[in-house]
Amino acid sequence: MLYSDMRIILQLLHSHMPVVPTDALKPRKSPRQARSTATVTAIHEATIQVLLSDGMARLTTTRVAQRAGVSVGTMYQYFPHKQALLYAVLDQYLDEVVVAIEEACTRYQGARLCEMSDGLVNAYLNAKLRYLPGSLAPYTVAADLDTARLISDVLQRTDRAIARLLASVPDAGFDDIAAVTFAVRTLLVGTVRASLESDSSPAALAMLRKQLPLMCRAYLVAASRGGVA
Amino acid sequence: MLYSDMRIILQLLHSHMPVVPTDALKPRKSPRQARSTATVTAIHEATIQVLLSDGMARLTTTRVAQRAGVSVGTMYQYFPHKQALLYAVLDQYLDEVVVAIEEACTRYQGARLCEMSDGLVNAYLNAKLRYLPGSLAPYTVAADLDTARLISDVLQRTDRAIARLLASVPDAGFDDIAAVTFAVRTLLVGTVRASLESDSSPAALAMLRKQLPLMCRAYLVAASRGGVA
DNA sequence: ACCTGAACACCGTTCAAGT
DNA sequence: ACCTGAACACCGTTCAAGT
Repeated sequence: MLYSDMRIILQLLHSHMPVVPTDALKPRKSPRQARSTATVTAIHEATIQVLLSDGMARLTTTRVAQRAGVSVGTMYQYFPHKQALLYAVLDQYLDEVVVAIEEACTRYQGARLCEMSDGLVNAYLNAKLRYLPGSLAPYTVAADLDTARLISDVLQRTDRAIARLLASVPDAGFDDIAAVTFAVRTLLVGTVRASLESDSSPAALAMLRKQLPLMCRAYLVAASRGGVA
Repeated sequence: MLYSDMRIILQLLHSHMPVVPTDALKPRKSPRQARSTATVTAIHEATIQVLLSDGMARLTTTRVAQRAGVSVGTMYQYFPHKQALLYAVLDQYLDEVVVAIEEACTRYQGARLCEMSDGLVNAYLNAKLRYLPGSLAPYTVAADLDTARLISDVLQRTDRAIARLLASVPDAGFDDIAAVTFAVRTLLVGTVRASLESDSSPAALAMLRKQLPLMCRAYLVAASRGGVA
């Protein structure tokens, strides 16, 4: 088959991709007693441990259960399937990052263009690298899940915060705030990921920390109506 | 290398993320007769078909073999494991994209900053979107493989082409070409991926096509020594 | 030289039986 | 309520037997 045929096939079968509806990824039932609450957190932490020590490819349900000190059956009482384990971990991680972005956007509300650009970039970099410097674990986890809804929620919150920040800049105005918001968010998320995946050495991180603020500032200045005052 | 050696290596590598050494991902043996050449291409194309019609999660070895019209045993004669199937598909796809970048870098050799920036960005966008507009298939494939070496090779070729292009710009100079090359490459790869993953609708693609050239140009102007002549 | 497909090992998931 | 772990279905991989 030629690659040119792939487009048609792709469009015809576009709806096949989501394997598991997002709703089904949440914990199966809420714990009602102290004992089971401890079980749930133990499973949650065991997932993180196995993920970091053994890697995504060797993360099996029995291994997580063993690490958590429970049987597989117990695990399935609270998490409907393996994906739910990972979903919970990713959910928590993404929330931390989004909160960091929202806080930065609030802190730099009304700040001048260059200052707020650097503040936003550094806040994102710090959040991404705080606990897992150079770790690709979140990306490998996300790749195995149907994260459409989760990611969509996260991006909506992020975009709302960034748009409000951009609108508050005193020394610049933007004709199309939605487009600039999209560009800035894509720039942050994309470059950090691409950078980490290609090379997560300290030297590469240093490059990223130096060049990304430059990229963001330069773009914002170029995109602002009539340049910076 | 004998396959029995690989199994030992696999078990020795028990403690780290890369599950399979990249060398082992290539086809197991070269076909010596016309019949088996046809078999290999049939398997290769069947992998693409199953990937696009059923998605990564439902791509099984038996399904690919069935689609290719051969038995599983035959498949394993040419591809040492499932990952090798996907590796071959990804390898071909990435090569197409890299060639497109290299061609663009040659074409815009000696062109002025803005012209060459736009040329490079558009060449990358066209290559990524030519056959699979908005498709995430390459990313989902890559996520399941140990692609360290493959990606490393691709990035090396890309960086060499971009660095040569940057050095040839007549109306601007760069103090640290390596850093700017890293930044431009990361910007291209990262933003396109992040954009596609968040929203692959025509509207989002249009935004990307408009904002990415702006980002790249603005960054290059800002990074050039003493500004554009 | 190339192909076949039953057999094996392993993993995700369930459920009857326990406290 | 909560937990257990043998049992089941499915998938990646192999190998003795075929042409």
